[in-house]
Amino acid sequence: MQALRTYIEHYTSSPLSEADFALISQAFTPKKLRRKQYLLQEGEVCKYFAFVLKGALRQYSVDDKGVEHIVHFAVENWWIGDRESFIMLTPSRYNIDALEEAELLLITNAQLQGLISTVPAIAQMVRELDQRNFIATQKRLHASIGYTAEERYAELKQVHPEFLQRFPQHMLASYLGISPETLSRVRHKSLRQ
Amino acid sequence: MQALRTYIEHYTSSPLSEADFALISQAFTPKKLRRKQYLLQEGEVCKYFAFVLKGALRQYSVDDKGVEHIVHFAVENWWIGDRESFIMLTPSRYNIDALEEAELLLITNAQLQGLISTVPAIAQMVRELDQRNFIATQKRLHASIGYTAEERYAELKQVHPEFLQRFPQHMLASYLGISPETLSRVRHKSLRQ
DNA sequence: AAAACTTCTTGACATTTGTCAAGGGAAAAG
DNA sequence: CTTTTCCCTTGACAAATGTCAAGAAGTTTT
Repeated sequence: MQALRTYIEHYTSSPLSEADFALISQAFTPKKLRRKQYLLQEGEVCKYFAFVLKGALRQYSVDDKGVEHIVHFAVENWWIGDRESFIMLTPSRYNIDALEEAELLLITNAQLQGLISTVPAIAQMVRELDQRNFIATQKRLHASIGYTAEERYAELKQVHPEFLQRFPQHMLASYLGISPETLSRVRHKSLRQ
Repeated sequence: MQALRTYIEHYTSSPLSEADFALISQAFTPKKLRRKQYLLQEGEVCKYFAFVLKGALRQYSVDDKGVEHIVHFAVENWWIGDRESFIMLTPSRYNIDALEEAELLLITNAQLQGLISTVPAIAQMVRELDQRNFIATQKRLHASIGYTAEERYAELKQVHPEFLQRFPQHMLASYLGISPETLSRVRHKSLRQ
């Protein structure tokens, strides 16, 4: 829970009052996940958004051919959840599961809306988070539209070098939107140059 | 200006007070653009976010080879601007220009932040807008990672059929991240099937 | 320790998409 | 009205990426 407090204060650049922190603490529910355990399965409504205290998760869809397409990874101090389903209460097209043992803090949309309206620091954090999120997603979109597989891998290596160590290559390939074989060849090629 | 009022009330599902509307009116500056006129050029800081009353604009980057990559179109009742540059005050990598004669309402970040803290309806609108925006961008990302050129065109046709009429094909191709020739062939193919 | 999975690599080949070049027709500019 | 520019299409070919199949380590499970 201390991790979350530090995280929020990081956004607001001023310490949280004890009263606010108490409100925040009450809103979140701790949850542990084992490796491969689902936080969300396709077809369910995403009832919780999760803050990651420990471990790693992925969000992905499965197409008609059974191929997984990873749209998001989350590690320590990241958030994960299907925004669309969370907000609109529609069934999700995504699965979210743990790649490693994970410890999470869960919050429902109702509780989050409550916090937003009672704790200004949270409102600000959510706004900034949304903005960063949007910028990051737009950058990825831009990359995936304008760059080759090789350039996208190079960008990933630069922006999230820790991912390369932490996740299996075929998942990075899925995240980049290329086949595992192509990624393997791109890496092989980049070693020589 | 009435269009903006209707637009905001659409989000908040309750009428704006005259006082609030007066505040909002003051914050925005009207601006007209001719066809091909820039609202933003690469290297500049994006000082204004624009609400489109009339006309159409595009946001795009230009790569080393001089190829344009369109990341966003905006028509009536849409917003356009480079969020990253607008928020962080960094030089933008994008250009924004008018595809048709356009009438806009401009707002600076300082003015927008002011409105957000004084007019709750605006705060809510911005929050919802950010969410929708994020969801839409994530969908596009998902499509561009997981689908073929053909499937992405089909999706565009379904989600924004008006774009197909309004924008030249080579710009739609750029928006989809494929070459104009490939789009031409995809369309030809889909006629027969 | 053995068995069963998972992960990564590599080769051969197929498919998709891009590039270059040319031409025709529509729209805008003069 | 004529000229110029823009836009779309098509063909031939090249490049990038995907698919399938096999095998070698490495991990996890039993």
